[in-house]
Amino acid sequence: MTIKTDACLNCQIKSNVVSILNDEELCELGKGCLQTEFRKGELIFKEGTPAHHVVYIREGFVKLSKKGIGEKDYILSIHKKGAYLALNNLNNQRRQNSVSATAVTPVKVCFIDTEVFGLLLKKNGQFASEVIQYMVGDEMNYFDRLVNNVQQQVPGRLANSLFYFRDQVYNQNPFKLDITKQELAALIGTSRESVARLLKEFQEAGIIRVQKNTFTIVDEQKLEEIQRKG
Amino acid sequence: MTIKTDACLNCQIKSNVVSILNDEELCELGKGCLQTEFRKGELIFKEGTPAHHVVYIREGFVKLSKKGIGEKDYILSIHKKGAYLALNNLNNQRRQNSVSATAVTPVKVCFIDTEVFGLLLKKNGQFASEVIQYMVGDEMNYFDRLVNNVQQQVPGRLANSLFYFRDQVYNQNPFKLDITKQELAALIGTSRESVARLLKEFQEAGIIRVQKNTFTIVDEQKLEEIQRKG
DNA sequence: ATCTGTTTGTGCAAAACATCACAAATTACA
DNA sequence: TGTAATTTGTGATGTTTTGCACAAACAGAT
Repeated sequence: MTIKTDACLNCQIKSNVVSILNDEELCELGKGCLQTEFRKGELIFKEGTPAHHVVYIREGFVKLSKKGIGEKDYILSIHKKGAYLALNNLNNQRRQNSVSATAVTPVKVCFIDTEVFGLLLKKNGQFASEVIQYMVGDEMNYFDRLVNNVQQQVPGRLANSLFYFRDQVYNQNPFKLDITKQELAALIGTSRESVARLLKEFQEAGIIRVQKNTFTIVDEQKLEEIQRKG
Repeated sequence: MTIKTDACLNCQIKSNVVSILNDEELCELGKGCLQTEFRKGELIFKEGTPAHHVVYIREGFVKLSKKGIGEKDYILSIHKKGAYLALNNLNNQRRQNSVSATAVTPVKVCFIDTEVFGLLLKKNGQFASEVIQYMVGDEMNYFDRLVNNVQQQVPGRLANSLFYFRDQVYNQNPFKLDITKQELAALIGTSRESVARLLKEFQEAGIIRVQKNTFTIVDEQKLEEIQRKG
């Protein structure tokens, strides 16, 4: 974990959201902003700990997870460059991380002080509006996936997750999964054994190809079928 | 379904969120605001239809649901007086209801035009900030429940839902459930038969008492136990 | 009050999944 | 490069949960 302080003003990888801000406001944001790097596997923030920051991903992939029954983790989502994490820490009541964030690749993030961020929101409605846009977009992403995970069975969920990685996370078809199959199981809420068996089935049916951690969706039709049937 | 137009300015049941607005702004809001009443069982808005409104619940209980596999609905949540629904319609990209809302009791709501609402957000950062506060609070409510539903087994989920109704929805202990047991099953993502069987078990174990649609949590300890064990 | 459609309870068989155990493969790192 | 720790695959077994069928209870409307 390496720390680097830098003004947001000169930041070359600004998010869309903050592109609304003028120089003065960017300077303000910069005062409450801290650039940090994490190695693969490092914990960025932990569920339950006090939280004074919103996190912006500049580079890399991050998983969000939550402790469940019997120390078993559930993985909520994988986020990439351009995502804001821990926005719920903007809540004045309960400033406590509700999830854990872990780097699944080398990662660069900005920690942005919630005070500073909150003040900017109040001052600049345009900015706040952009943040709201971002939030509702993000929420919709989550929602369908979570709902599907509740009411579909394991094969359907696995199909979902494969499309999720292709379309939402990596945006490419043969994609290299940055998480282990065990974590994939935690993402769809099942056991690693079930994942192993199903992936084998899918391969034998010619639906996907798996080499090491590289996945290829071959027969999109059939995978959609599985998704629909649950 | 009855329609009543009224200025938000004189509204006696304003939400916390809009308490920030001054008279001028309230008038503006009023222009894009329409009061409507629904009878029990009536559809307020439907998943997939175009959406130009945010909905505020003035009175009554509303369920949000989503079509799943094979016409089976999944119920996301029950909302009450003071809640905002369909905030994700503030998204400029995809103005389409992502869920259906149905009155489970007689209900009074305001339909607020998203244009008007959106302009106020941009103009008034304080207001936008309140809305963000509301959104993150709401999100946290959802989240834990959804996650638990994914990774717990049916008894645990049922326990969750009982606490959910007592603590989040009705805020009283013997509470009268406004939804059928079938819908309860849809809320925890299981079959109505499983719900029937488990409720019987819980009663026989002296954990709850069920008379008609009135539930009483008797042995909180044991119910928590079940919740923890999954 | 009666009729009709919906909701609910329950037994049984079948399906879906988890868990355990252990071996093989892969990865991390000294 | 070699060694230890982690991850992965697979069979056998047991539990959980669903789905079907049918009867009883209930609610709403005329």
